[in-house]
Amino acid sequence: MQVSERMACGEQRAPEHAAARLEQLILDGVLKPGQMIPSERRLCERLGISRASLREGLRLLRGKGIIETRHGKGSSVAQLLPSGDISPLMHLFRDQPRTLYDLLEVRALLEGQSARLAAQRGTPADRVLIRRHYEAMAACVREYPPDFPSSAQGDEALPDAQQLARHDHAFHHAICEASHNPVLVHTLKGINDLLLSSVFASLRNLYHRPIPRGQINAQHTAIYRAVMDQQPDAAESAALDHLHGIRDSLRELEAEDERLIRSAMRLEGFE
Amino acid sequence: MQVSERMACGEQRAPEHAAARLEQLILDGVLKPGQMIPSERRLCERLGISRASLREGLRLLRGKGIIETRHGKGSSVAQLLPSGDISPLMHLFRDQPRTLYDLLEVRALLEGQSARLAAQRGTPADRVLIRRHYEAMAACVREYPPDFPSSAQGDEALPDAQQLARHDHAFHHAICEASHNPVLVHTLKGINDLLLSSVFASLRNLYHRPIPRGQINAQHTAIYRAVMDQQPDAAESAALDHLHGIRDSLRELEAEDERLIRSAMRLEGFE
DNA sequence: AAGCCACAGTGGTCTGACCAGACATTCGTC
DNA sequence: GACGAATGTCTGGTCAGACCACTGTGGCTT
Repeated sequence: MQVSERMACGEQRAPEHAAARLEQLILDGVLKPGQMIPSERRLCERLGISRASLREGLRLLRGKGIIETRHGKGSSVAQLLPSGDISPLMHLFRDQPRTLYDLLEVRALLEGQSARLAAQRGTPADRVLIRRHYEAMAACVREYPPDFPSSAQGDEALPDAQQLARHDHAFHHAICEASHNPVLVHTLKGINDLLLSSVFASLRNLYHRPIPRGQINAQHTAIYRAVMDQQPDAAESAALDHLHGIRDSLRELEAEDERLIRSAMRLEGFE
Repeated sequence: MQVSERMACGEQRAPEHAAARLEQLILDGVLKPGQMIPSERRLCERLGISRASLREGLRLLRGKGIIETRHGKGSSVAQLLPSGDISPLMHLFRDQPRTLYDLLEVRALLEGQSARLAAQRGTPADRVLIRRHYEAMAACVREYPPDFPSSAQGDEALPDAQQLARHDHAFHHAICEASHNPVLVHTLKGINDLLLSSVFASLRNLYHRPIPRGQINAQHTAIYRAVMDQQPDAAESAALDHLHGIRDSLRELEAEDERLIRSAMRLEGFE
């Protein structure tokens, strides 16, 4: 009975079908690297196939290195990003401060397109996620003491800044995923990892200064509204403004005190 | 009972063990390419495992392209081709045909920006290199027989097509390097590797058809002139036209005969 | 001789069961 | 009360047997 229905969806056998289904979930970002996937018994129930067929599909994915399985625990999506440590190019980028602006240039390009596509293709579900992250970020911003830059330093201020950075990152990521282009998501993630792990840490300093921070918040709002209102052109230009603003702020900061950046470059953090 | 005995041969589970056993038989020449392998029922009996486990092992081999199976007939050893190992991410992208267009979308974005920046920032030295590759490519195109698509097939036509593809690739690469953004070069290279190693192989078919090829040549010329004349806007739009043209041609081809692409996807090649 | 059809063999799938590892809970002892 | 052992329940790993769908063949009918 179950066979006749599945025959409609092409030549694919049940195991391949299941594997493809899971692959798609991974590409779409529903299942993220490191995350556990549902148990076999739950999965085969949800996919409407037997556990034997599902297991063949899982075996296929495991053979490709897409998932990892441990007896008694379950299966998880493998870390399949080559951004880890492979490329010697990464070291090169990290140690060359001048590539900071090259990174920002490419990131601006990708973020711009992300925002455009998100406004164009985003589903209601995407917008729910984007809204959630945006509001979390906004709430985090409001909690900052007005006299923040002078009131505290280092240990006290850091947790808030890092949390804000996380929300910031999640917001941009949600927009990128709303573009429904897994390749774009992956590429942008690679660029951001590069920025995050090294040079871009310096941007954390921007949060310690009142003026650029207000600017950044305003830009985030502009992106948010354009995406939610499904206005591709406005979304793209807002994203470009945002990234160009960051770049300009960084340039000013650099001109003002180059040593500040050079030291910050060695720290962790984000935006 | 069967488990305790197998535990002696390492961590290997039953399916992997069976797969390894068959691989060894193939490597030893006991099972030769094209030859039918014993039926599942016979095999699982001889290996002392259940049919379910054996089938997972066979599925593994099938995923690697080592064996081929046809419903009602049986399994046979595939014609083994020396293919390098590919990353999990590539498996993911390769097996999801829809990501072809996602890849092209991102590539269009990056190539567009490359061309723009090349026109904007390119030095005379860059232009010398671009010119060299463009002319090599043009010379290669002129050598094609006018009635090419019908005159030769496969073995005869392939060398020219691959050489043209190499020049094509070098031309685009030279333009990207003229952007003087190492990050852009690196990112675009990543995308192109992905396309080259898997899905994009199908595009080779475009060279076998007269109309799209002429279109592609004209687009290459447009990009070349805009970059050499240092006209950023024209360069970007020419590059975008080029990539969109490729995308559209591919869509038509796909609509025309989807099986052609699916089979070509398994071969090596470029543009 | 040509065409049809039943049959046997093959892969494809499902079902239900049991085994083994990992983990949280609970219970009993100290 | 604290700690360790027994227990229960989740997970993946495996098995046995059954049925379905496809393929090729050989004998049968026409």
